[in-house]
Amino acid sequence: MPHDLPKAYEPGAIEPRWAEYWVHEKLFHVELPTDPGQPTFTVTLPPPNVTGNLHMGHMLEHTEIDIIVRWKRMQGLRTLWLPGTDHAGIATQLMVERQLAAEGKNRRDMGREAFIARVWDWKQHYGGVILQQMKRLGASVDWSREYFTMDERMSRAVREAFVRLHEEGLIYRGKYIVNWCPRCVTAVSDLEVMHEDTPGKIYEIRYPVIGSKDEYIVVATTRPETMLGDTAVAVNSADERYRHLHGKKVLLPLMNREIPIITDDILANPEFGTGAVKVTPSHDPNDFEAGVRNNLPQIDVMNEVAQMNENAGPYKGLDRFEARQKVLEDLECGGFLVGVKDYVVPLGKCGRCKTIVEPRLSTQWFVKIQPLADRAIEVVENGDVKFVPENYSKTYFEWMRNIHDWCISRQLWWGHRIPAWHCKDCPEIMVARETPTQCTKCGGSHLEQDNDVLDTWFSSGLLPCSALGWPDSTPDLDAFYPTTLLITGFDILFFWVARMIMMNCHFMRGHKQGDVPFHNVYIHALVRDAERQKMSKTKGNVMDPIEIIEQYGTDAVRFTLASMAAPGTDIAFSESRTQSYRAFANKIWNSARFLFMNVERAQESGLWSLGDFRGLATDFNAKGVSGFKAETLDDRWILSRFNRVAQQMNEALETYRFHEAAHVVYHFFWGEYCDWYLELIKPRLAADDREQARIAHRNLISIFEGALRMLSPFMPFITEELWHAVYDGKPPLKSIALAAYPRIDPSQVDADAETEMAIMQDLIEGVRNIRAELKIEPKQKVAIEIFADGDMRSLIERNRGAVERLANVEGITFVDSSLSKSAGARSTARFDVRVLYERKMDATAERDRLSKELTWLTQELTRATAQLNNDAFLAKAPAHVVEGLRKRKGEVEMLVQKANEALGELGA
RNA sequence: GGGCGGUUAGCUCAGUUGGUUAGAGCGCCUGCCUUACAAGCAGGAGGUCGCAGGUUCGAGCCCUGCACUGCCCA
Repeated sequence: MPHDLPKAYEPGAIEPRWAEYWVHEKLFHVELPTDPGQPTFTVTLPPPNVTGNLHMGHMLEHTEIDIIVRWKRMQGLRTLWLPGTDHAGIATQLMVERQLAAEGKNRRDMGREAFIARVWDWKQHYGGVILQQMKRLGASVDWSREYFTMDERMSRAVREAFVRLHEEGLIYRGKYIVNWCPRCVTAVSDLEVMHEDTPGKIYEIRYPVIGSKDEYIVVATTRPETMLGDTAVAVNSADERYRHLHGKKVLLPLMNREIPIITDDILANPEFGTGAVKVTPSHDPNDFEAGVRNNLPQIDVMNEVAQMNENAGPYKGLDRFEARQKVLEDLECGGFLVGVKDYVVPLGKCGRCKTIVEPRLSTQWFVKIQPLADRAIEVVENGDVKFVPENYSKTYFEWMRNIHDWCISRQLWWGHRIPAWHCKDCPEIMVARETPTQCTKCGGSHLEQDNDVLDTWFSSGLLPCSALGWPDSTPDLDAFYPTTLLITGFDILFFWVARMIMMNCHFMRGHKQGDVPFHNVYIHALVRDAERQKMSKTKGNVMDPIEIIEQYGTDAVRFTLASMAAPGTDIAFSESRTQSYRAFANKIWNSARFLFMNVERAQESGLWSLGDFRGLATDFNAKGVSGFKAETLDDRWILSRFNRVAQQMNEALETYRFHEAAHVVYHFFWGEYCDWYLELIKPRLAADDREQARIAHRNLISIFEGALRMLSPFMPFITEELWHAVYDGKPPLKSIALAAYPRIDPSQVDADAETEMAIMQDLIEGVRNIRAELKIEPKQKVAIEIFADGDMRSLIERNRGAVERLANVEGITFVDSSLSKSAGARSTARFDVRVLYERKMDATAERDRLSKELTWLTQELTRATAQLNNDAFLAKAPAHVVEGLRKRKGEVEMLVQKANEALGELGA
């Protein structure tokens, strides 16, 4: 492989190539285990809607999953990331209906079959955009296992689940109040209703009491049009104001219907309003319950699109809001309207189309949820399923413990049709796995399948077991169930996560590896814009990840998201961060250019060949760095740092601290490897001593190659490209993604080297600082004097070259007395250093600097002294803290003295 | 109404069980095209950790109250 890399990193030139390579080579296809001992790691992709396009939320989710999955794979686990898409009932149907509307058609004219065929058509053409985009992003999923929730086998799972639940008495059909969207013309679940506090009015209406002159009961309502369906007025039995009216009736205004005054202590609260409430069993869930308790008739006054029906008398045909106006006018005319007040109404809107939902009495299918919820609570309580951040378990419990039966039928065409058949000859309804031909009750053959389809979440709730082959006992199910981890957003915690736990625990009960669908749930954050605003189409602040990627490269975008992904904190996506991570990629790129430049030179002179390099990439039991010979302080230091960083990476990823891992690897690569190690090793690469030069080359490559592996889960593209180059195009594995993730070798950690290196860095930075203040030309070499004790002296002696090179120094002299009084000097606790230069420092600036430092040091000294004189501190604080403070106090005392001397010299 | 979270540098955010000098990126200022990198290098400025109390030898971190702010549920 040619190593003449372009000077600037061009992600666009390499990313599509690798993305394609990974898919083409089936790199992430997982074979079934032959060795049952090998641990598996399985993640289900939250299936994107077929209707969707990739947005920043997906990008974050997929980045996080991919990082974890790549990391686990590199740790040698049998790692499966299972992709698929969701048929998304309402959303998809809407999409196709819109398309039809543009052609002047509608689904009712087409008929059900033709419409569904059309949706499939649409799905083939436009569906799965997100999965295509995921390929471009390099998501390391197993494409051979891709599913679609309407696939034949997934449909079979859905049907099986429905029938079983029905057999167990956990699915029932009945007429209840449900949330109804008059625009979508279907029931929607509680979760799909968005509550919004909206300024509105509350109307007070008086209902004349029959058989009593001038007596009224005043009721209040925010929805006056529903009074047309009132079948009672309720008061609290303890309410003295109405005691004399018990058993009497009122005349419902406008409808002139006599309705009873009933006592219902649940519905009527004496503290609230007049204490009397109208009861409309067909249009309010609480009234519905009251109606059942009190045997009231149910009068439905609206049709399926929320227009008034024949039960609404003269209001028939009006839309519900027109009817409201008309009812109010008529009440006013009749003198029934006694008050109108401002009121904040918690309006429920359809989550899909924002239409105000209508509580509607209708026949629907329900899941009796409590038995499923009980187990779902238990598995989180006992830790079989853990949430991160842990706080979400609280939210989960809260919802689970107040759960309502789940309305699973939808009046849509696109979805899993309910496997129930109605006999036309008798009232029998048959629920069956296979389409029945005969009524089991009357023997009739006029059967019609239920018109409704299932809530989309009913099928996705079966994931992951259904995606692994349930209800069959497949090898996949054996090998990969329960899955290990789920990474998803909090917005579908109830919709999906909770339901997966309930349904999987139910159907997988008794599974040899446990019933829960996954053991860990990591809830990721929301991606906001740079101003912390939620991204939304209406605000126009949505960012297209693909556009950003084209601009900065996938790796940079991934790294941006990872570096900001602190658990539990929303991400304010800022492009300036992405820019800086593109710069990071460029830095890596150029450090590679430097390396290859040297390697090529070495190859030409026969000193070294890339073919000789064999790292630890294929050894999953290896620790630390191989082929590394720590000759010098910088060798010992970088080796130690590499090992520590490897450990930090593994620890951070283990707890989903993506931001920390990103920061650690960034700092290591740029701030340590590039800024220091690379600079320090330069002379050794060109050393006359061929053996030394060879070692330097090998060390450099070893660290670089290891660092690539360390970084790879975050930046898979650039690391893949450079890793292949490191092996001269003949890598030991098809991909860095299959190589081993670095692990700490404690024997390669060298605390002394790290301390010594820190001192050398201090010294070099000190000299650079003085040079800057003396405004010495960067190219100008200077001589320095150093005052230090014997150990320090010998350390500096040994690393004299580093100081000379990195601080541009020529000539180091050791002196026997403090330099604090000298001009152009810096004092630290370990050494004084002085730059010999004729130009004077800016005395005023120097004085300012020193006074500031002195103030600060004096404060610290006062604090430290007070603490060390405090017996309680000495008695209670741990020894290492006391010892540390004592040592620090000594240093500060010395620094104070030196600063004072320097100030004195300046003539303060 | 119930519940959860946030408030740390100009901006966006870290800060793991309380412990010696609170960090990063961007932005800002100064100087450099130093043969890997100007998407770079070197140096620098910038914070009474929302406010008020409390616990503790010790608080950005624990407790109480307040202010502002975001989200979820009903």
